Amino acid sequence: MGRSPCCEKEHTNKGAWTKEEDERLIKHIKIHGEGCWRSLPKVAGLFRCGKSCRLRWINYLRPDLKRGNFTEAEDELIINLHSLLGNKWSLIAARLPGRTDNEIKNYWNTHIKRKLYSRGIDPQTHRSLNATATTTMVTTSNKKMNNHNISNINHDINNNNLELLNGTEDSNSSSDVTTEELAFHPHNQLNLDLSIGLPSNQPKHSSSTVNPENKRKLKQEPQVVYQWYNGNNINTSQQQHVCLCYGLGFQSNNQTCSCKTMGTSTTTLTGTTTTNNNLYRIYQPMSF
DNA sequence: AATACCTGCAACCGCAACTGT
DNA sequence: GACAGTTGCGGTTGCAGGTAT
Repeated sequence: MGRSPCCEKEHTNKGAWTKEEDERLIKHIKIHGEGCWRSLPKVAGLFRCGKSCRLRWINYLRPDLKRGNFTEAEDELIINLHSLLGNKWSLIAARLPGRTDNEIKNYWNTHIKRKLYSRGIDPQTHRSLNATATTTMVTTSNKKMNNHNISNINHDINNNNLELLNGTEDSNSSSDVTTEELAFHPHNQLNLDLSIGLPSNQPKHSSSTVNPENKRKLKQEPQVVYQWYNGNNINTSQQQHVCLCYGLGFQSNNQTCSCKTMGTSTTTLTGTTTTNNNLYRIYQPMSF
């Protein structure tokens, strides 16, 4: 039995939205709020697929959207986030208020890629184009040795940590492993963990004020956030670096990187170190 | 002026994840 | 646990407008 279609194709409009349709959608959401996208078109009197309504609202009609050109700072932030997260546009968009995943995706494909090429940087790997050309990529090995998917995101909201067990088959991901990196590690069962923590002063969601819809969203949405470091200490002062902690460990031990414990094991801002459990940690501070 | 080609972006599609029963 | 329904994500497409020939 195949999946049921998301809507009746025969009775739905497609293509560009008209002003009237936009107004109907805005009016409906103003009254009823977001959600129930499947039933929304019927209730709102729109001959559109629910998915189409959702997309239109999220990408173009939401009042909090920032229109206009991307700033240089936004460019750099996108590049940095992409080097971390790969093509996880929704995660990247979460760090750019007023920007949507679709907008960022398009901007990446049309502008930033070109910009990086002009800098001699491979937009997929974020390495120098020369290095990329001369380095043998062993993505197939990477695929085999790591069955985790990026969806195995282990939320630890209480600890303000987000662990991305990065093993997606997405060739666009920035997690390609080079032969050098494999040689660096004595075992092939390499796992690449990326831990990104909440800013320590990030206001936490109050469960008492979360309605069921938002609660559901909270559960679903990976809260991509950063733990701000200033030297060894967690610090939320204005002089901030992003501490990107990659735990290159074994798949079997499921070890995750903890920024909190890292502070005690390193004395420098950059570099690599090993820990008790054969876990390699690389610190890549950046400033924006 | 007409046509071809290029570019940017809005929208669509298929799939995976999530939720409720 | 199985299944069906819903939502969200990322890749891709198609079209409008701009530019080159």
